[in-house]
Amino acid sequence: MTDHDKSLWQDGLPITKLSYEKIYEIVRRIPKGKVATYGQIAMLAGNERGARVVGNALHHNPDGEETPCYRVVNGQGYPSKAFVFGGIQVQVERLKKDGVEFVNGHVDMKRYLWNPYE
DNA sequence: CAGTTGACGGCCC
DNA sequence: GGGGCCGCCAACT
Repeated sequence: MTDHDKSLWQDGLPITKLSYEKIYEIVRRIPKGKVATYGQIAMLAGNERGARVVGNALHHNPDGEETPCYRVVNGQGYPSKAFVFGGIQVQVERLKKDGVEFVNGHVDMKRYLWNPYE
């Protein structure tokens, strides 16, 4: 975070230039047994409107072990259809292995959404 | 330098 | 709940 980043504002919202590296850094903080949303990652990275950029970053994720991108789902708790490491089924299995439960094909967000401030 | 491209999200039927 | 539209933004042509 540079001083220049902090000075950027738009429509009353503080925005930070997103970068794939910054996004990976946040994703690596998601604890086992929890999930985060794209918008949430974007917000933590400093630009709550950058959800789409988060998706792009994870799509280019170079390492599925170091960066647990399978712990990121959309705002409704559904896993991404274009998960690169084996597809949506693999993503679901890895989450279940983490202890995350699914209801009607989506994550029970009330119970498993990561709270980065706790 | 001007498009294009999405692992998105909010809003509106 | 579900589908369509549109605004969003960094990376890549």
